[in-house]
Amino acid sequence: MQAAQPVIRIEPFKVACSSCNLRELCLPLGMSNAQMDRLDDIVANRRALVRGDALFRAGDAFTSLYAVRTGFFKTCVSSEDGRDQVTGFHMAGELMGLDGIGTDYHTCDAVALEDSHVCVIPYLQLEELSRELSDLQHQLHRIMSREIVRDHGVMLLLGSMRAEERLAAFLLNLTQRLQTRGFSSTSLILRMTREEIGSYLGLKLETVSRAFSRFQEEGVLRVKQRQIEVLQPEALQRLVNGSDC
Amino acid sequence: MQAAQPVIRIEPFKVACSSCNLRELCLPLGMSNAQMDRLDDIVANRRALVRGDALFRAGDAFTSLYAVRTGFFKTCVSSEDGRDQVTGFHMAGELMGLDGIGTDYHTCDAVALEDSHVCVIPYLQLEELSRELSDLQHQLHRIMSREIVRDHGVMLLLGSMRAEERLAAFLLNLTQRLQTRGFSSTSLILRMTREEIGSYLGLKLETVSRAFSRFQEEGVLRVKQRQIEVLQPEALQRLVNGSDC
DNA sequence: AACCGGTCTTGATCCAACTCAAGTGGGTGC
DNA sequence: GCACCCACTTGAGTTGGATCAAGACCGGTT
Repeated sequence: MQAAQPVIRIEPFKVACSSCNLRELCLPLGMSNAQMDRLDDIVANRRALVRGDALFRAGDAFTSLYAVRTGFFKTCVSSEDGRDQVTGFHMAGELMGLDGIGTDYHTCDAVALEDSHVCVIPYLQLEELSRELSDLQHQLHRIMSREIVRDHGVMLLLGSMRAEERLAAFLLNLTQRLQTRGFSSTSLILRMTREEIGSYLGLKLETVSRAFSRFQEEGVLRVKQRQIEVLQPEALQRLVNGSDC
Repeated sequence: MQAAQPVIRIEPFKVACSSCNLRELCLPLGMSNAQMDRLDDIVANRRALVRGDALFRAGDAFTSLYAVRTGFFKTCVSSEDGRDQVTGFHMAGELMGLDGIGTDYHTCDAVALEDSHVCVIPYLQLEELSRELSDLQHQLHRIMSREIVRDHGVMLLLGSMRAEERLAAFLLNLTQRLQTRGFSSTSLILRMTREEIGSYLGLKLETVSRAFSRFQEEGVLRVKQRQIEVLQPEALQRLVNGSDC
């Protein structure tokens, strides 16, 4: 992705929070430059992952939160038996690892779906700093709260929507988040397999595939493998809003 | 809501955190008596609800968190169309209202399923105090994190379990939480309807009813309306662990 | 260029849960 | 004591998504 390989490969992508283009999406939101510098002091460490790498796994000791700088992740939980559930997809500016705070170890896996970079935020230092900086404290709380609200939305989806409605909601959510990050809201490349989408949506991969085909037949999407064009966003919206009732 | 009652009736059930029998389950966990007294200063207000009352509704301004002192609640979200999803059931010692932090208004309804009492915890004061008391800060974070982990567990349930497995997981969860509070782990009275259970589990009420009947036939439960006896907890556990695979 | 593995599509069949419908039981108010 | 309502149970028929299976596509490798 990034060419320019200088000799010192330690922090090839070190970027201060205050000059990071994600600061309005990420933990520093609402903080002054002076405050961001304090945050920068503790976010000294970055980590690069290649596709397929696990950032952490269920059972790993919890030490840090991670902010996605570039790339794309999934998080998934599994029960004792083989059951597996993708609990979320995470893109630039989003925080991962919140699951570990409650138990001091992680309860889910976080896996890079493409080559990625994350900022490592040592948790104890973050707690300490957020006692000093109320803006930081507040933003951390907001992020955790929004994660809870997001999860409630997924429950609603899993508990009460039919297959095509789920896929529509998923696509709308993705395009909205991409748009927030300055990407097109009508053209996107999926970073995950049909099976991973299915796991997230509580469906089998065949069902996801059929729903994609159906949307294509109806002219709602153009689907070419993982390349998706949204031709009729309103149609997706209508499905989610359950206009058929 | 609170209509200027006579002077005496303000705190009919005021109990200091430090002498509350729920302190080991609730926000004060891990705090010293002196710290709890500080918390008590801001948790000055209690609220009584009768069955069916809403503690808050989606859209209400967010001002406070609420700790259940006695009684039982459900929280539920609904989408623009009529879709409705119970996102959780809440009993003594549990915190409600975390959904409001991220947006300054509530995103779900909290409704009392029996006559209940809650402690009102003004949020801004809590944030302020938790900047001073790191134990309080940490406990608040743990509670939010556990809520996220709990939600992931529900997603796993909704995304990958079959009806009887869902009901088994639900019953085990309930009995475990009741046991933690000193109640029997084998005998319980459901405070919610079959429809509410179904909504939580992503099932229709008839399916819940059938699953109960089936468990009774198999000798796993004795079911008499909302009075449940768990005769074979291991059988429920086996179902959840998917021993049939 | 041919091969290979993983991913995706599509078809045919099956089944768990939904829907619709009828009937039961318990609690409440008159 | 009776009527009514709501919650629950149970049965019969339907269906959406799962399962099983075959084949297509695509990227990477030799």
